[in-house]
Amino acid sequence: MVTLAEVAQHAGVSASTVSYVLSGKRSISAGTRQRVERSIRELGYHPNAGARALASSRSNIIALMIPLRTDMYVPVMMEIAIAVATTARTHGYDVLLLTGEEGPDAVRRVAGSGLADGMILMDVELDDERLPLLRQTDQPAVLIGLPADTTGLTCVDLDFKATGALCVEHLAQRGHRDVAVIGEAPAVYERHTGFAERTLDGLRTRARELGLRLLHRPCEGGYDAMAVTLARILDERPGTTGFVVQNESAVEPLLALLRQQGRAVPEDVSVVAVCPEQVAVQASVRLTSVAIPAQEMGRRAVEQLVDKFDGRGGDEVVLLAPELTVRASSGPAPVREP
Amino acid sequence: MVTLAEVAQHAGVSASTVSYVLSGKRSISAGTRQRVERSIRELGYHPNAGARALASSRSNIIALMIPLRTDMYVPVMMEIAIAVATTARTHGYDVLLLTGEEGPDAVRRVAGSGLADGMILMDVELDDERLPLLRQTDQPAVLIGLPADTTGLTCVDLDFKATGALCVEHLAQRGHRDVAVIGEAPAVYERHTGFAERTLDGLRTRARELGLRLLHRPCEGGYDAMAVTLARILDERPGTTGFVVQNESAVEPLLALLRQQGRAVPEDVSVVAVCPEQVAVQASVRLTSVAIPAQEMGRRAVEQLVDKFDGRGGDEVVLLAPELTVRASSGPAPVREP
DNA sequence: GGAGGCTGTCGAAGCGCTTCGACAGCCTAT
DNA sequence: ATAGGCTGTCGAAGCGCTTCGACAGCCTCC
Repeated sequence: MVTLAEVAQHAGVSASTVSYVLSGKRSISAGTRQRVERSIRELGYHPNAGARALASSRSNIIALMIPLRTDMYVPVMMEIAIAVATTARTHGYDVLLLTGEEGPDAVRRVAGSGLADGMILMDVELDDERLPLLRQTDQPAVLIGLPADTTGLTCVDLDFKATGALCVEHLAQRGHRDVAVIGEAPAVYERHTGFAERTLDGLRTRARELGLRLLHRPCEGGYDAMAVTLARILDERPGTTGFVVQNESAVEPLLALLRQQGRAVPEDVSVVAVCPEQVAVQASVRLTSVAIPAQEMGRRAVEQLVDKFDGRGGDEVVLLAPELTVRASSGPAPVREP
Repeated sequence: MVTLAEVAQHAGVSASTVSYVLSGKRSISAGTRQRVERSIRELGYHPNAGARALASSRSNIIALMIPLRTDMYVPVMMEIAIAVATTARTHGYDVLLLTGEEGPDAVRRVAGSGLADGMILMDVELDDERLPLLRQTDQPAVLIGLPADTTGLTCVDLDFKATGALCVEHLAQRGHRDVAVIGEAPAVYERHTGFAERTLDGLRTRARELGLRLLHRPCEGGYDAMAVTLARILDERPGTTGFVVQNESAVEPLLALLRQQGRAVPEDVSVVAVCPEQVAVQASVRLTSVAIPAQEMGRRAVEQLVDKFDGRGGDEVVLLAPELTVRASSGPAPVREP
């Protein structure tokens, strides 16, 4: 293992000079710099991460806490995680992957050990038990998601309330009066995951304003669960012509079931989904949808965090504006039979 | 930030004693141990990761390289990643998330900087460019996947060749003579990803042995691509009654298309999938499938790596035996019209 | 009753890096 | 010509931990 000292000797300078060449924190003459850089290359030197962290109290690592449950919005999580990792690298950081399993203890451990310089939390609940700790340790952190109380916190998220409103508006504009919402799995609501409740809030508020009738039903993913849920909905509100689907693993089952029942999309019923772009495009009917900008969220979270490290920017809540893309799954409501 | 020295002072012992209490590398009297442990708790002490890494040359971190592309087998990747992270924690390790983006440089960087004690590589290609480096730096590593040349490497993977054979056998047993394979996207084969080719190998070899006619077609995920692929297959081999699907994002489209064309599953055609359990169960027809044991793979990879750290176990290739679960999507071949 | 062996604890020497203060040498302004 | 200010480099002091050798005290065994 090559050390700083060896590079210094090879280049005929002192260790501190090499360090300054690396960090750029003091001016170095062009000649010296070149000699040092050459030695670094020739010896294949890589600074030792531990020594660096110890001396500088900075690990250049960002911790990312992802939810343990793999039962929902997996592609979104993955996309965020990858965006976080790649963005972090462009800023010189690596990413430490923590699963929700440890819960609040992970926050304590990371903050206490200096393992990471800061953390990004995903899957934040409205009243998340990690938040008190976060505030108390004043560990730099960014949340992806929105808790009930955001004071002293930095958050990045899609504006799910506006997303809900947008879906309703789209259907209302096309003349739909009876809309059903296929929500996330019941467990998601029980955990008070912010995005689910905020979407619902947006849907309901706007539906009321526009005079639509709205029926919300949570739904596990998969074909069987969707079949049950759909049957119940159509039983209760036979006149339903608009669907808003939030659970991406319910999308394809819903389309299949509608087809099976002879309800054509978009002629008889319209479907609007809240899902990643890819799901919308690859579905059996190209879906009118509000995209979940997973990459953008991951990227922004890292940038906010890096800004904090550098003393720039304070606590802030960034809500990304939703965008609805019209595709083949939505159209005008069928003319009502008198 | 509480330090070892402070704990030592608080407990009235020397720093080294505290260190030995923590590591258990020397015997400590019960009384002393208790006093130290109490001080640790009371002061809320967490060892500093950097200092520890520097002094011991062990970071207690495992690097996990995941593929950058999010276009394929996402749930599998995610499940593996989470299994790796949780298993690693039970062994006292944290996981550093590296994306494929950096390529071989990441190997160099991690090995050179002592950032991680070892690494787990996913999405290994048959002739992966990271392998020479791995052998050369003799960084402890475990591959999830199987390259062409495994000398000096430790690998964990599903036995995809046996998987392919198993699928063919299942269909052959039920009297199917013409089988079509819906493969992964063309790009996957172009990159010479091991698992895709090995599955194909297994399929072909066994089909030849059993006298089946086998048609293999790569296929992008999604409905449109599947429609084109299916049309071509049925055009070329109208008598096809058995399908093996490897690309999980082609599963649901295939089922929808078959339904649409009036081909009943499993009465007219049988479908066998290679996919995670969850996909098989949630599909619109419960799928006969060979499960991809993602969790098991992640867990095993970590355990192999930890064994290496501790000087146990050498290079080894662990191939997990595939298991085929019969569900509702496969049955006897229809009686041929004379 | 002394040799020898354990057990439990301590002190000190680093691990490889960053960073602070010092200062040599030179340039500019008086 | 001299004071003062830059620039570029160096030496040394840690950062918080692990680990090695030393050794005090005690027990055991002939």
